[in-house]
Amino acid sequence: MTSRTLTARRSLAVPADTAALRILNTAARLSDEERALVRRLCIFQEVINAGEAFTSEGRTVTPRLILSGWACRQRILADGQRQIFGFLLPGDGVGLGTDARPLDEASTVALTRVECVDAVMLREILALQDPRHDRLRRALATARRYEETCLLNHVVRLGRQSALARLAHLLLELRDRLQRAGLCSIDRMHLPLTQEALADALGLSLVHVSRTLSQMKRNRLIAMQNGWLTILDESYLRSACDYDADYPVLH
Amino acid sequence: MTSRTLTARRSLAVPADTAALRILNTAARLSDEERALVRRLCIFQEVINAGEAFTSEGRTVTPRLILSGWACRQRILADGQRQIFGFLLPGDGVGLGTDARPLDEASTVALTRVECVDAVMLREILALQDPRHDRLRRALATARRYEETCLLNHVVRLGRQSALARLAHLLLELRDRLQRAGLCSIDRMHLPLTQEALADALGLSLVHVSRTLSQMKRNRLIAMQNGWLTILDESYLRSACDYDADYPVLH
DNA sequence: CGTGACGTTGATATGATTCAACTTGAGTGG
DNA sequence: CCACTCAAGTTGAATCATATCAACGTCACG
Repeated sequence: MTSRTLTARRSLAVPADTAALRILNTAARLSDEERALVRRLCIFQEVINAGEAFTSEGRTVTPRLILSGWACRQRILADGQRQIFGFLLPGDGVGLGTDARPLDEASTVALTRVECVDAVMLREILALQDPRHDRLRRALATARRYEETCLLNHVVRLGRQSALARLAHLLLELRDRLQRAGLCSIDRMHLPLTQEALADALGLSLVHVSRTLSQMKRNRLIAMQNGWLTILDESYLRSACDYDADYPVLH
Repeated sequence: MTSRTLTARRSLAVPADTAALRILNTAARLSDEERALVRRLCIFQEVINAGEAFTSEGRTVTPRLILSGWACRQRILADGQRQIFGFLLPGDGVGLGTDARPLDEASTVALTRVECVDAVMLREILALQDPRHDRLRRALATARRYEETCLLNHVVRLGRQSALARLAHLLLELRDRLQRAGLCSIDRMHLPLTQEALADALGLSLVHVSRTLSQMKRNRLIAMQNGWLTILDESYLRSACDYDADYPVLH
């Protein structure tokens, strides 16, 4: 039915698991043992093609760590409209956490080809409450909290910001997240989102996203060429959208 | 500094603790022992006056169960605008849950006079993992999940619905929540929200909320008189906003 | 009797949507 | 290699939904 592929390859994916490790390590400094655990998990990689859902038939999301590619959580409304709740980037986890959360149950869909790792085993190992994995558990809790923070930011964008501010705020947030995963420099990032995806996330029409992006380019706030975004005037963008990087404090 | 009052009265508040118990019991049928535990907590009641925040000086929210009155979680933006993330009704809990969540950290403010119960002890008791309190823990987890579902619904309202649909959807959701707490009939509820609060929740201007409510009254969809809302045409409202009551399944 | 919070209403402005035409680039098959 | 198609993006014109500004009404309260 699905064209999902399950490959059992040795983790030649040296760069692939880096993003996940970097994010987790940023959230709470991991021990060597914990790093090794995460690396060992990367033996079983899966590929989900663009447009495919993350859910197995059984409804609940399989726990996964994303190694490369972008996905989103979304809901399709009765009239066919789509609302995107948030994006999943390399290094992000899905369906980890002991209890099933509605956000995880919202259908998760790959926006590009996504390489990921089955994390069922990770979830089970962490559920054992072994103190040697304390930092890893803490890191995942931090990541989960940050996810909720992003959802609140999303509400603010939708409720109280103009089209330009919404875009600026989202782009800066994505840049920060990629940077934390070690996947982009300060002003340049790969942005594989269609304008339609941006529109469905930001509660705007596709056409207006196009116009607003054009305007941002015209005013030399950003530049875009074949899927790459350059942030030209970060300080202006920040002030235009009241952006405040609020990654949870390490502890 | 604060005019918060700490009263130690015997739980003559027989009706007061009912809402909390009803909600929890809906989420997972409680044992007699668990019901007694919750009732015993109601000895120490607090009052928070309209406009006051729930946070103690120490930043983190004190765990509480709301017995009566309405509150909201909100963020004030740099330009003074307010975005409300959600409402807290009688029977709802705040800051329960073992880990501090960003939603709980968002400033929680009383919209009316709120009577509540300090639940620090409850949280500590539940952290002991005593199997006799399993159902109570499950009930709180369900409540927490429902809260996240409401937040996702809120995103959909803000992102993809018209002013009328936003209002209809929110009102139906509030009605369902109050009904679950045993606090309103099918078509009539106490609604102590100002139009400004509705506007700040729904991402609309105060003026437009007023207009849209007037329109709903004119078209005999709802009626309002001094803080009481009557739902006149529920089926129309439901279809107008694609409302789907999605309270988490009991298990 | 004033004062302030809340709500209503009209006139006008504006940001965003819709519809539709057109461009560009990548992929496909003859 | 060319013609075709399709997805993604761009642009203009008309329209619509909502915001803004401002005046006014009502009620509770000191």
